[in-house]
Amino acid sequence: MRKNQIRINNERRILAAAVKIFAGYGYQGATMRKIAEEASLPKANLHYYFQTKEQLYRQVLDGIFKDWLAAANTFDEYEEPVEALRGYIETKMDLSRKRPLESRIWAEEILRGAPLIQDQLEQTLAAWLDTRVKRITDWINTGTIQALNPRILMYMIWAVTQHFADFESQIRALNQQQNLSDEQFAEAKKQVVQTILKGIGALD
Amino acid sequence: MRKNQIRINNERRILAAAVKIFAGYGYQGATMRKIAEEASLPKANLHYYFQTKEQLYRQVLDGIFKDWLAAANTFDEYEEPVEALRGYIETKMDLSRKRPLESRIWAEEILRGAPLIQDQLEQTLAAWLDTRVKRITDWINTGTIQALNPRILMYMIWAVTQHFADFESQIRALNQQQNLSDEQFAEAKKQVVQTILKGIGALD
DNA sequence: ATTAATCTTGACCGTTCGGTCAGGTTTATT
DNA sequence: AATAAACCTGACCGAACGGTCAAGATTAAT
Repeated sequence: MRKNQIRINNERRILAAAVKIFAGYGYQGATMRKIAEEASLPKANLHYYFQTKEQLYRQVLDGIFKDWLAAANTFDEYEEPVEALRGYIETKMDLSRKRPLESRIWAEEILRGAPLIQDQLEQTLAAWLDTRVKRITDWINTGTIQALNPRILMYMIWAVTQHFADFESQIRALNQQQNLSDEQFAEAKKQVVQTILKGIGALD
Repeated sequence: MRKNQIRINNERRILAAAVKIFAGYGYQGATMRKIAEEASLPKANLHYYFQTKEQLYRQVLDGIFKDWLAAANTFDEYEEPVEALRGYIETKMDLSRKRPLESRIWAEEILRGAPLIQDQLEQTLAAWLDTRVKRITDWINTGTIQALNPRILMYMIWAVTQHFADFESQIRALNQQQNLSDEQFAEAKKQVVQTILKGIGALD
């Protein structure tokens, strides 16, 4: 039973507007009026497709989480730590570059204590992390990388890669008020990969 | 001309309450009513000491920035990269552990595009960073650490150290719903130092 | 003891918020 | 062509927001 095209189009428009406004103002700072204006629709129309602000926000979060999981799967494309971690870090960096708004919405949700996504964190994300911890542990046991706590390694990767989206305004202020150019970002990506891989003894 | 003791006490109480509420709800989500309740004072009394919500928020941010600068100076306590960076990273980690609320307020401000602290970032923070970039460049030129972009190194350090405060709720969800114990945090601190120092070729 | 300065507070105000709804319009179905 | 379903929207609502204010209470200065 496929949805009507009108519904598909309008839901997409509203969700796109919601991403911009939620990212720019935060959940509380975002208003249905601003989102409606951004989507060029009357406010009452938003409530026709999404009953409440919280429901709209939840759908935005769901979309972000799906993107995140898709990117996360690149972790499994290679067997060896150098290739697997390089691929994962680069994918996460690219995601930060291409979808900074989504990263910021996610970050704010975590910052506020993850009131709406706690279940997803404790279940889906925790399960995802557990299996990757096992893979990293195997690498350690075979001596491919040095002994370390795999969870802390993952936290470091998440922290660094997402920082380029979440703290973009700070980086811009420290870069002559200019966002990182493509060349600068490519350099950052390369250095992040290099530092982490070398830092865990996977290089040299 | 010292201030009256009543004023000193009440300003301190209000600022402490404001830190809690701003960290927990964000700037827009925080209300003067909640802050007043947290401080056990009538709302009108808050406006007697701080004329507007924005002024109160600015003073909170100023306090955080001062703490940040104080911690930042540990970067200069040692001559050699291993000691200087280890000291700085450990100080930043300790700050995340002891003052997570302040870290989150700062993070949210940056996330929202740093509307109130852009000047401080572009001036004070940029100047601080410039001088440290020079020091790191010296280390590179003398071959003490490998060639890299010093700014990106600093971004990585900030990202990782602050992550333990800003993403505390995510880490807790991935740690059997328990905050990191002192032992776990000590392990994380050690591993962060080790990975970064080794990653830039300052160890081995 | 008197005066001035500072502090305290309940009640109130205009504005904006998320959300509702009735009634009209457009689109899909037969 | 007729009916049903889906869509659209201006006007409106109660609640909560930041902020104000006048009048009283307390503290400091003389």
